[in-house]
Amino acid sequence: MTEVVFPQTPASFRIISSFMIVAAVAAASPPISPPYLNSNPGSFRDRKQLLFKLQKCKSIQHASPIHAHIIKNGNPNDPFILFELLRICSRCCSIEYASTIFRQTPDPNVFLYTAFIEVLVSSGAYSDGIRTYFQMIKDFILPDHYIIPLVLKACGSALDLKSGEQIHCQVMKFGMSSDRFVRVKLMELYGKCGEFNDAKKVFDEMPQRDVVASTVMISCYLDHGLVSKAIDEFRLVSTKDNVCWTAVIDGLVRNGEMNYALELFREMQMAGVKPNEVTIVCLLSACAQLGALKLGKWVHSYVEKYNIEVNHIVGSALVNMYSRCGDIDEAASLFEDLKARDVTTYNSMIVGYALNGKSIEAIKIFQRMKHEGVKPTSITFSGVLNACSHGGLVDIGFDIFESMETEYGIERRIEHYGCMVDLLGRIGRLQEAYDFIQKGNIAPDNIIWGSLLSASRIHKKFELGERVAKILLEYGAADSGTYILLSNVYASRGKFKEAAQVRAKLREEGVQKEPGCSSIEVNNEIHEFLLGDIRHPEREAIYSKLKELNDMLESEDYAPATDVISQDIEEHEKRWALSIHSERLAICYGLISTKPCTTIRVVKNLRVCNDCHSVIKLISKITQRKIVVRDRNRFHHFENGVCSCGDYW
DNA sequence: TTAGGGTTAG
Repeated sequence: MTEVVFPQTPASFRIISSFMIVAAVAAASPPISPPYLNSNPGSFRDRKQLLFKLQKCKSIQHASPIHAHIIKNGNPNDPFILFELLRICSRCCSIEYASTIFRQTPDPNVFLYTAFIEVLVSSGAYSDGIRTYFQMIKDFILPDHYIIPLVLKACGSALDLKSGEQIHCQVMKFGMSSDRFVRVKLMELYGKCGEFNDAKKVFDEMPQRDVVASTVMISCYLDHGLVSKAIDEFRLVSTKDNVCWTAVIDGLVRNGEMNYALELFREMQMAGVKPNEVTIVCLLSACAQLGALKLGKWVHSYVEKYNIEVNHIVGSALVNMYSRCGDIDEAASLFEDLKARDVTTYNSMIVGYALNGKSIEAIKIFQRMKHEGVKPTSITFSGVLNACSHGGLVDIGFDIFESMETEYGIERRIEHYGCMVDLLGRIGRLQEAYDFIQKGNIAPDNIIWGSLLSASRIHKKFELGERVAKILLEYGAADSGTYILLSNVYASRGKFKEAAQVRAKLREEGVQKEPGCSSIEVNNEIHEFLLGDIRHPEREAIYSKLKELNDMLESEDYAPATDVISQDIEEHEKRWALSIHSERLAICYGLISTKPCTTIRVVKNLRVCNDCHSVIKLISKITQRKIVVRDRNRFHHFENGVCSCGDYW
């Protein structure tokens, strides 16, 4: 290791010593000896060489011996050298090292302010970045075209509209309004703060629009759900590059416009624009949300064919796509083959196993992650506790729940408490679940109470169910799903009047009931079905198949669970109301439009009801088809009359 | 001699 020798001059000692400490600490591992220590100190050639070496540094460890050498032999306050050092800090998000350098710089110029603010902004310390900028103004240093966009970016990220507006005034005062970079960041600031009119005004006043500015404007709209405005703007862009295409595809996915996003991807290819890895991640996210396995596989083959780098983000997106499309074996095999794995990749795999009811596998991955020294996050625990819940693994679940704070120092959040309530509820330990909620350190929300309500209904503990229901109503925080559950609890006990009252309350309070919707991918297209949907072009064949199945179910000794229908209507009407649930229509379409023996995959936005669950089990037996249904909470793999969830979901 | 913009997973 380079020996650190402190200089003899007392006046320079204070500054140099603090640099030396930081440099020495950072240099501790691994030791790298600069090969130029014997060169002539302070010469022009030496300085140029130093700057060149610093520009190539990728870590503080590499830079600190050079820094130590500069302090010992050269001029430690050389602004060009300091600038390069701060740039390295920026690349490594090292605020501490950068702050020491900046604090000790006697009169930082605008370049050094820029470089230091860049370190702060790239590390997410936006407010510190903004404060530093205003300090610079206070010190009578004029801002330039570089520092303004940077600090505007900080204002946008911190949603600090007030500071942003102040800087906008300075932009006008200093005559920087025509700068493209400044304008783009002003738009971004206003867009992020929801001030579309101001963003649009800046955009419209641009002397020449370019693709970058248009992309920002489009993203502003899409971030706030203004899809048609975004598309209008997108159509006006004459030369769209892959970032612009990706931004609009991603925005459509985020706004739930999946088919539209896929349509635009096709259009992008027709236009001859090659997607990058960000485009791929957005597409995989769309496929995962849709449960579109074939399309997802196609995107995967595209990645392989065009050698798109499978970094840890693309890797996680692929694992996520396969597991959310119900092909957990492919997800696992891909996970094993990945070259780059980080906490996110592990999380995707754990959450995937949990969703697919593979509890033991999820726990094994969690243990492997620990063994490999990857630090878990809050999401890791949501996944692994969920897996414990799905597998009825109470003791392991409680051990992991306890270890979150004691072993990992991760705060337990409401979703983790929810998993524990679900875990106890699932195996029928309802009173314990109730006590757990009561004595917990968090305020339970409607999801937690809803989970207990659902468990009460499944285990036929109606008294507890009613007690929980009353708590939910008192809170006044029940969502539509909770109201439906509550209404179902009453209906199950034959209390139709109360069930009707709950539904009336739901309407009175204007709680929007999310309509049940199921989708199925056939021939690379997503077909959606609502309750009793008759919009599909092949509706006649679908309903004919439904009738045929209903007749076959009669001979299977099937008793419809009409108790889930809370309306006081005739029995045959209840039977009909159940048989036209969206998932059954989607399955019927799958049966008539796919080859015999192939797996049918359906995605539903809500939980599958009891009756559909029983019926789908029977359909899998009658038709000898594997049927995979992803509902709001998890996967159900139906095969030969049995479901992987063990009839608890 | 010092530098800069838009799109990513759970």
